[in-house]
Parts: sequence; C-alpha cells; structure tokens
Amino acid sequence: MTDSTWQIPRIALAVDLAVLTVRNNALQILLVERGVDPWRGQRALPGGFLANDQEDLDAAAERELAEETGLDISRLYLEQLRAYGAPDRDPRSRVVTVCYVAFVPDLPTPEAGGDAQTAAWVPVQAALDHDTRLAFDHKRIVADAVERVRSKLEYTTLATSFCPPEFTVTDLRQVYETVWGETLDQRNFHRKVTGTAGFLVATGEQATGQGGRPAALYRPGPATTLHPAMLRPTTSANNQPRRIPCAVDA
Amino acid sequence: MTDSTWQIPRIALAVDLAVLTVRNNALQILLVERGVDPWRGQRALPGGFLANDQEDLDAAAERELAEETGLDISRLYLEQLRAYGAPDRDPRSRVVTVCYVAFVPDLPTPEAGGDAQTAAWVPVQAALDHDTRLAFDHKRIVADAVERVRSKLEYTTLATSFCPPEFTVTDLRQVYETVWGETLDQRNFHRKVTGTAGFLVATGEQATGQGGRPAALYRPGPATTLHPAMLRPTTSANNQPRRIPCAVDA
DNA sequence: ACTATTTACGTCAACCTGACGTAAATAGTA
DNA sequence: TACTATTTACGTCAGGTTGACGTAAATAGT
Repeated sequence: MTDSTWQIPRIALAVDLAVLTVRNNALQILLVERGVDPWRGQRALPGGFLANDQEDLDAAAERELAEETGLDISRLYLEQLRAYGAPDRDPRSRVVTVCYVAFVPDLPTPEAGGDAQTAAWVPVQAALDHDTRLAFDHKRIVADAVERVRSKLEYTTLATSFCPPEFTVTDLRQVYETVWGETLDQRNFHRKVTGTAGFLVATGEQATGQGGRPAALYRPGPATTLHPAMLRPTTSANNQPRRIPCAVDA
Repeated sequence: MTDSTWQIPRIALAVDLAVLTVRNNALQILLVERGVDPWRGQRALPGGFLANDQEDLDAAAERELAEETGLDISRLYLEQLRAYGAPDRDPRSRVVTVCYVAFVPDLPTPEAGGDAQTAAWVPVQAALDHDTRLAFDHKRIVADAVERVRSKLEYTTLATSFCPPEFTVTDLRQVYETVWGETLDQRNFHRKVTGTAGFLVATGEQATGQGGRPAALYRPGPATTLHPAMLRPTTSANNQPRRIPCAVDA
C-alpha cells in the first residue's frame, strides 16, 4: 500500500465544544452564529482549529471555552466526547474535529464571547428539532452530547456540576428532571441522594424559603460515581432491538 | 489571536486499534512489534496514518484492522475509544491518534499481519505490567481500552462478541470472569443471563460434554443493553474518592 | 452400577425501588 | 392569632433483584 511517493497526509484538526447547562427549566447548549462561510449565519458549536501544531487537545478545548464563551473555567466539568472525521463534513477541506462536553452551572448570562460571533444558550430540544439547521455535522454532535450527559447523570454525581456551589435536594432533582425530561418522585429522589454516601455534604444552612418548609443546603460530596446507579424511569431509549454485527458506531 | 499570517496548522492523523479477545483464560490484546524508529523493536498497538486526506476515520480503522491483523471483519465489534493528542506523544512530529476498540472472538490464531510487523496476542495484565514498555502513550490507551471493555460488559450484551457463534452459559460466564478478573457464582450468573430477555437465544442444541450434564447452546439475542445492568462484584475500582473540579479527564 | 463432574433450577434473606402516606416547618392571609 | 397552602423531610409497604448456598438432573469415566 505504501509506495515510495506516499506521504503522511496532514489534515486540519479542530476542537469543538458542547457546553451544556440547565437554565429556565431546560437543558441548553451554547451555540454561536458563524460569521464566515461555509454555513455563514448558521448556528454552530463553539470551537476552532488548533492554535498551533503543538497545542494540546485538552488545552485547546479550555482555550476555546475561555475565548468563545468567557465562562469561568473553574466551576465546570470538561471531558472529551469523541472525534468526528467523516471526509465530507467540511466542504472546504478535510477537517477532523475532537469534541468536548462541558457541564456548567447556570451562571449569570455568559452569552457574548470575547472572540467574534455572538454566543447564545439554545434549548437542546430546539437545537435538535427537525426543522432546525446547524452547521456541519453539529446536530449529530449535539445529540451525542445530550445522550452523554443523560447517561452520566445515571452513574455519576455530575448533576452537581449544573448546580450553584450550594443547593437543595429540590435543585438537584430539577436538574435530573430537566436533563432527562422526566418527572421524578420527590420522596424517592430525596431518599436516594441523601442515602448515597459521599453524594451530598450538608452545610447545616437552610435555604431561605419561598414559603414551605425550609430546605437543607448541600455541597457536592467526594463521591464521583453512584452505586447503585440512579436509572432513568422510562428507559424507552435503551433496550433498542437494533443489532449491529460489525458496529463502527453509526 | 489570529494575526494575518496565521495559517491552520496541519497535523498528522493516525488511527490505532485496541483489539481485544479472550484467549487461554486471559483478556489479551493484539500488539505489533515496531520495525522502524521511534520505538523500533518495542511493542505497539496496530495502527497507522490515514491512507489519504479523504479517508474516513471508521474506514481507516477497518482497513488497519484488515491489513495488520488479517482478522475476519464480519465477526467483531468496533467502536471509537477516543482521541489522544498530547503534543509530545510522538517525538518525530505532532501526531494525533483516534483510537478504536475492537472485540473479537478467540479465532484460530490470526497472529501475523499482512503488512509488516509480527502481530501477537499479549495478556493485558502483562501489557499493563509496570515493567512492560509500550511505544508512545499506548500503555495508557491499553488501560483505557481495558476499562472500556470492563464497563461495557456491565451494561451491554457485548460479552457475546468474545464468544464463538454458538456458546454455552459457562462460556459466557468465563468471558465475564476473565475480563473482570473476578469469579462469579455459576448459579446466579445462569439465572441472570437466561432471565434477561433478548440476551440469549437457545438453539435447542446441546454442547458435546466433556463429562457432566450437557450444556444448552445459545446464540446472541437481539438485546444490546442490559436492564438492569450486571455489575461487577467488588466495585473497588469505582467509588474512587478523587474529585476533579475542572476535569479534562486525566 | 458407582462416582465425579457439570449443568440447571430452587430457596431465602437482604437490599433497592416505586408508589404513596404523613408529619414538620415555613409564608401568606383572614 | 389562627388557619391554609406549600414545601420539605421522613415512613410504610409490596414487588423485584441480588448474593449466598442447597440440590436435582444428566453426562463421562471407572
């Protein structure tokens, strides 16, 4: 296969971000409006090419996050989602993108980025709507990111990443309900999260109530994984009867 | 940040494979011996650069798998693991690699690849041993792949990917025991897998016994996910008390 | 036949979950 | 002050799942 004239192909590498938050009772994702072709004027995930050929991927993700969103880097969770490399995903030239997912609390309107385009929170339901168009293959990436966060809430404590530093059990439950799009029984949820060692640490303080019994305030505990997991109620999305002999995930 | 002279950096993109199987009562991974510098003579994951600047990532993974291992492409599971892009992971130049994990049954010795180096199955325990040296950051990739397969067995039916087309409950249990490195109670395992709808489909045939009651033969069923999951017994690896404020997974 | 071995199925207590009842503690209002 | 609506915290109970372990069924070897 390698004849003497073959050279290693060099391609453009981008880093894109799926920044998720819970705002106004909805799971929202940060999208920017593209100022240049292709897809000028269309919404896209924040991101960009490596700054130079020595930049680390994780560092590039953090840089883009700071540049394009101006979000506080300290109060967030960031992990790699996966790489997307279909040959025709960018009409200009071959671009492979390494995507990251970030979970951020509902901060006081980060909105406009320090870079170029205007950033805006968009409910994922709207972003994934059949009529909505996103640049490149970003719609599929959004779908993957949403599925990632939904399953992460099942077996990790990362729901606290969407909460303020101190929060009530009801705050946490609303994060779960919003991300999953399901209503949960308050009593069973309370029993589960307060009964899981290391999930929550009571501050001793109480939330200033809006009427009703005051709620205890908690901070995130040391646990990162849930045992046993907290499973979504109607797991209709799972148990898919599809079978993939040779998978190369679709 | 983007001055007028800035150009999109173009980097070399590799695709590496973590091909896992269960052989001789051990989880083994396919490694090749490098014939060229850097790391000449050291063991490494099979893989290589994109064939051209238009090759799809998944297609490249399948091509490398066929080229370097000669494995039957049909009876396997292949999914992307993640991208690795530390700036110094290749001393020659910047190389970002997109890694894939493959689960293959214990085939009759695929061994030598059609390409260059000699391929060999290596128990992951040996590959991850402190004294073992692997090329590049491949040791870390192997560790990630092993953790991926271990957790995949918990909530999917992919253990059947390691089995021959028809297998017994004991075959399947030995896959779990080997991958997890734990012994499981035969009776509880039998109850669990036969009681999970869609996991196994009885062929009606019986295994030709080596003494002892003959075992029923099964084929993989239509289910892909397990509900509820089959959790590892000693979940010591989980519940790690480590806490990552800003994670960018380590 | 008899034994060792392996598979298949059963029992039981402990635990977890889902469904739902209820008391405790507040804000608002008469 | 008393009453009500609201919200949080805690309890009950049946059903399902798991872990530990007992036992019968079906084979190969002696």
